[in-house]
Amino acid sequence: MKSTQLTIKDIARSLNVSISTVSRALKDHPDISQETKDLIRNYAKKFNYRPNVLALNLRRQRSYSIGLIIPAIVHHFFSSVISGIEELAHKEGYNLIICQSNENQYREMINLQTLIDHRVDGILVSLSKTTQTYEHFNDALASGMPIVFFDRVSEQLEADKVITDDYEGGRIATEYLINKGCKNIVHLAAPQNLLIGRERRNGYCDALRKAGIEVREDRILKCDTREEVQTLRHHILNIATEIDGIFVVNDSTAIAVIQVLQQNGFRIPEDISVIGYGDGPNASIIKPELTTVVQKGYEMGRESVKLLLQRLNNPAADIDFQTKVFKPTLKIRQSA
Amino acid sequence: MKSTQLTIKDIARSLNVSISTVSRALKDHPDISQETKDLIRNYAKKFNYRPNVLALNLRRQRSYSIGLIIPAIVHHFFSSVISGIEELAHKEGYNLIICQSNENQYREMINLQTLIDHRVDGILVSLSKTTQTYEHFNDALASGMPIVFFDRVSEQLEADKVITDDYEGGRIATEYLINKGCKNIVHLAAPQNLLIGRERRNGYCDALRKAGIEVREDRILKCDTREEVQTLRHHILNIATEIDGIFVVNDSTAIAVIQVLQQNGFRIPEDISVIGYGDGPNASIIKPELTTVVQKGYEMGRESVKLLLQRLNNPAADIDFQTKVFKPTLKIRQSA
DNA sequence: TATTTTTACGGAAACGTTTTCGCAACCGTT
DNA sequence: AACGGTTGCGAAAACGTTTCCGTAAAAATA
Repeated sequence: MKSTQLTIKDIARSLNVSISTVSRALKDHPDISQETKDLIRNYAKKFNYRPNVLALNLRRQRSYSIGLIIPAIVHHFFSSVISGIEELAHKEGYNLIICQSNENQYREMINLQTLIDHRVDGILVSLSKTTQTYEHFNDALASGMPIVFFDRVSEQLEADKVITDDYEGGRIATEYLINKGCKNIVHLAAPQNLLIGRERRNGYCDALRKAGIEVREDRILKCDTREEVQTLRHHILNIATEIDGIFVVNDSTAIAVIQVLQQNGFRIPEDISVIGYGDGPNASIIKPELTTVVQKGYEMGRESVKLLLQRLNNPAADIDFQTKVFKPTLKIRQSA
Repeated sequence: MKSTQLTIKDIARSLNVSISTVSRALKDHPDISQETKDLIRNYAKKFNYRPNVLALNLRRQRSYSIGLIIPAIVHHFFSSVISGIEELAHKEGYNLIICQSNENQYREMINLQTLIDHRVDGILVSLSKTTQTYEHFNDALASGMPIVFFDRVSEQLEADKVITDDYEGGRIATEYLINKGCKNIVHLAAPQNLLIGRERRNGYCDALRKAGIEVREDRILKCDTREEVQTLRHHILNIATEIDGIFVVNDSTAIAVIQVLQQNGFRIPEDISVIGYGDGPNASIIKPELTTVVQKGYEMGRESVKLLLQRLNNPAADIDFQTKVFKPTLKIRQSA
């Protein structure tokens, strides 16, 4: 926009009225007569006046935008969350500033500072895998910045949260395997500093115990990416002969495992049943189609914005922190 | 941020210097003595002074942010583009405001206006499928807003562009099928108002002609989503017996086609070879693994930002519009 | 007619910066 | 002793709004 935009001041000068009159006319203030209003509004429309948001933001000391810190955009779950967030945020007149942490705590801290500097009205966060300390967020919260955490949250943070009941997810997946007759079930787990990692694991463990099956530490492997499946390839194949079920912490890892097993002559689900987590589009592409825990990204995104909006619209602020929990369900296909 | 932030004015008052001195000290202006600088900077650091970006933006009449209008976030190609954009933009000190058009021209126009209102420094756009007129963009361009179009572009827009050579993509895919011995090749095409739709189709047609194969209009179907595959299911199965190859405009549609064909007893690639477009993660999950044209989303995102930055850093602005073309390659797997 | 109330508008401060201009005080030269 | 240059800082305008306060004229009331 080189050709400098029309301002309220220009209109005032052209129409021989004061700046305040123009401002009020445009917002339909009762103090202005109908004819003056018409005059000004017609002029504004004719010359396509658009208020300068930069000035507005400074004036009202807020930006009408919300920030998002997300580990990585290129994962179906996260991109569907973003989609839900964008949808509702824009509808409510906020725009969205996106930062990705790339699973890096330092980047996450930079992102947070950037967003604060930009005076976003609120922030949505899903924690990075490497985040071990939470002071940065606690400081921001203490200073009054509304923050809603979603999916990857921490108990060390008192704030609004939107999660799926990951314990339940781990439990129903494992119970399903048990009911199918599996006795030796491996869990490929997320890092245990992540609450979702611990919860899913706990759900898995409790389901085993409840069924009277011993929980063996050597049946729980930290493995939550395709790459790690390759790294652990030999180990996985070694134990493959002794097991009959695997509960994997996400779909793409589950798919990688299935592929490795199939390449080595194991039949899914006849020899080994596999359950994933997420229910992304890949789940129905792999053969056998993947049985998996469904996680509603789009809805979680919307719900996060809703919670945030609730704070923004009630700056009175003594509402208790809320945690919105989505109940996971099992999408049964063929792999288990 | 309720507890109102420290300002330059506060510092000035506390230290008994003028506002201008504080401002200059913080930016290391030579007019200020070293001791005054130290005094002020230490104070600023101690009390964690952070410049108010809202005020800065108003002052410099720009927002140091770039806007993105994208048809949908939840597609692997687009989300990888976003990832590339975010990466470079943040590194260069810009932040990213994301709007999705949901393949809707009206939404696209609203998005554009929003971004202009926010005085973004530049805009990145991939056109929606339904966009038929381009005045909104041409107006913005005429007013001096730097815009870079990527992937989904139009010849009716004179601006910087980042594309893959889609004609070439269509050509190499089709030629590969021909070389494999296919004689009856169907093309599942994107909407023809999209340049990428026409280009891929033209590449397909020319490859056929060059091989002396007749181009038949009834062998070209508008079909570029999973849903459309279901709609056209019967038609596809009807012609399936007469054909031996399909060139599909994107991966997910290709995968849907493969699934439909397989369910009805056709063997891929023995009976019918299939080639997709995009090379997303799904391509190596489907069995047979999908042969497909690779499209580098992340790199295209980065390149778009580069082009935009080039404009922003040379507001002199008489650089000719550039079009950066990525050469597509064929990733050969099993489906063809 | 005199007084109060209402109507319709203008002036100016404020939001937090940057930057132009001006000006003392000091320095070194002649 | 007078002059020109430098050093170090402050005042104030500007960016485009909103809004508090004030006020003249018109209308309503007494």
